[in-house]
Amino acid sequence: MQVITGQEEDSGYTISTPAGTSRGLSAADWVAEVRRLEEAEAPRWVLPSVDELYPKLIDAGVRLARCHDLGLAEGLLLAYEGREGESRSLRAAWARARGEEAPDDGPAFGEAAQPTLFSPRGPGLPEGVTVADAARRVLAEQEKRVAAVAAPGRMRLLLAAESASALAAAEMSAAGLPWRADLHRALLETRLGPRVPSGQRPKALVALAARITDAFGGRPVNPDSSPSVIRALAREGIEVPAARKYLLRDIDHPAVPPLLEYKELSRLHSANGWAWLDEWVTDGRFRPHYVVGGVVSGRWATRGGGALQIPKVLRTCVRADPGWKLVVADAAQLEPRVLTALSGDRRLAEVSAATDLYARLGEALFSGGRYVPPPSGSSDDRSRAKIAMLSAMYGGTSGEAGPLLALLRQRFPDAVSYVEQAAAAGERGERVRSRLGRTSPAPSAAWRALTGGLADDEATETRARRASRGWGRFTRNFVVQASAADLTAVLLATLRGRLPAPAHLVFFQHDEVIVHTPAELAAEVSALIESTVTESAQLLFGDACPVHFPMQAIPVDTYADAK
DNA sequence: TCCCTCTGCGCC
DNA sequence: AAATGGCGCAGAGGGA
Repeated sequence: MQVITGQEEDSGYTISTPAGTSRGLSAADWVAEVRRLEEAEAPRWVLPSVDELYPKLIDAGVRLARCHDLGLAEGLLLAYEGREGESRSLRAAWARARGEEAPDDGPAFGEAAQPTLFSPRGPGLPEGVTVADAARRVLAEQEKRVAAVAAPGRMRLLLAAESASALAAAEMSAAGLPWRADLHRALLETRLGPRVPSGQRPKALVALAARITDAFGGRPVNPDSSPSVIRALAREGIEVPAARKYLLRDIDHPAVPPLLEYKELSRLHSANGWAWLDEWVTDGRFRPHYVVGGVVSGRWATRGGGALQIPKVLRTCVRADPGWKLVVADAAQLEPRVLTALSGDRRLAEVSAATDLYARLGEALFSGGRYVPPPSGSSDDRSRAKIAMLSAMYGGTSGEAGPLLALLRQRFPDAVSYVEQAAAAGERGERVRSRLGRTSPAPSAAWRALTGGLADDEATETRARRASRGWGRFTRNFVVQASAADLTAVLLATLRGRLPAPAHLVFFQHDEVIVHTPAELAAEVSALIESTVTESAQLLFGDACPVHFPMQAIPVDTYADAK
């Protein structure tokens, strides 16, 4: 059974089942009715926006098993159809479904993501049109549009996985990542000194700034200001184009060591200091807000808290509750494996049998001994193999990448030509798609103007060429990154339905999940994750796909122990 | 004062 | 000759 629910602009909530529609429900009545229906029938819920509605249900203790998120589906379908600039609001989708011109009332794809992309609020539906009516109409239209794509089965899988991912995201935000604020505070105090009011430099930073100034002969230098650092070095006869860490590292000057230490500690203070703790950690949990599909490639983004960049030094603060474990599972070298599966490169599939793909690839590429690395080149076969593969996926050509990529192309032509065709399509301004149908956006009008015409001078020609190559690098990477996002969406969707209660997902980041589980279930959870990734890959690439997708799940007490 | 861009760095 | 993809966030600094 299918049940539509949503929030009407001022008149409360609505629930529409085949038996009839209830409107104007209070929040409490709505929650009760959703709970009743979920327990009785576990229907497929159709929601304008999981992100907007589901947290309220979770707060009330209600979990939904299955749903269809109209807004996420609308975004994916619009992108597929090459209309990603159009609004994804319910009102706009409803208008389009009726063949009317849609109001331009929402953020376009790729623009700053608003908290809700598919809110029934904002410019609302016309008088007399209910959320249920509009949702039903949009859903029917979406089903038609799915049937019209080249591979409808894959698109259906994508929409289901994306919707379930949205449920998982809301559940993870609600549960939160176990975070020991006491350990975090102790770490800050050890490294920075006692807490200071915001806007002030902690003791350790004050001392380092003084050492930096001394090393520059007593003339004040602000280590927070790159122009100031660059000028100070120039006065010492050292020319640097920027004050970046990797540029400073090799400079022999007494100011450099304290400068590097300052940068590291200053980062800790400003990005994950006391203010961060105050804002993001409550009751021993870090609760970021995930934005499902917030990145054009389908990767997730987060809003606030920088959840996708938890620094390594702070992972020791991520600890399981007493009697519980964190099962940390990381898909090893996900993107090269996805490329292997996408391209059907059989020889690379053999390489993928190894858990350490790059090590095996190194053997495959260099065992003949014919490759002569340049003097300044990478140190060993494994790192050379990694550079070759990353260059294929990112379009890199600097340093050693060119010859290494040539070697990779020679040995694994199917895999390399797959990304090179995607790059060529991008250079022509065409769109590319992921395995399940996520579609790259069209390049901007400015890009078309620059690359489309005949250049009348060399400088323009060069700019056009550069823009074209740049977009090619984007589409080259898109096919891999977006297909990896397909795979992890299916993985999350499957996993959330299978975890043995009370084990639950608490974190997801690109190719990594963390499950918080009672210790006695940790082994079961680990095995479940490992088998689920294999199944998810089969759903994407077919049962006969020979590519191995290892996902080692490790039960630990602290995240820091996972690697 | 506010707003914007740039720089730099954390993560995958 | 060289050009690697995707993000979020904070602080500096410039312009309005």
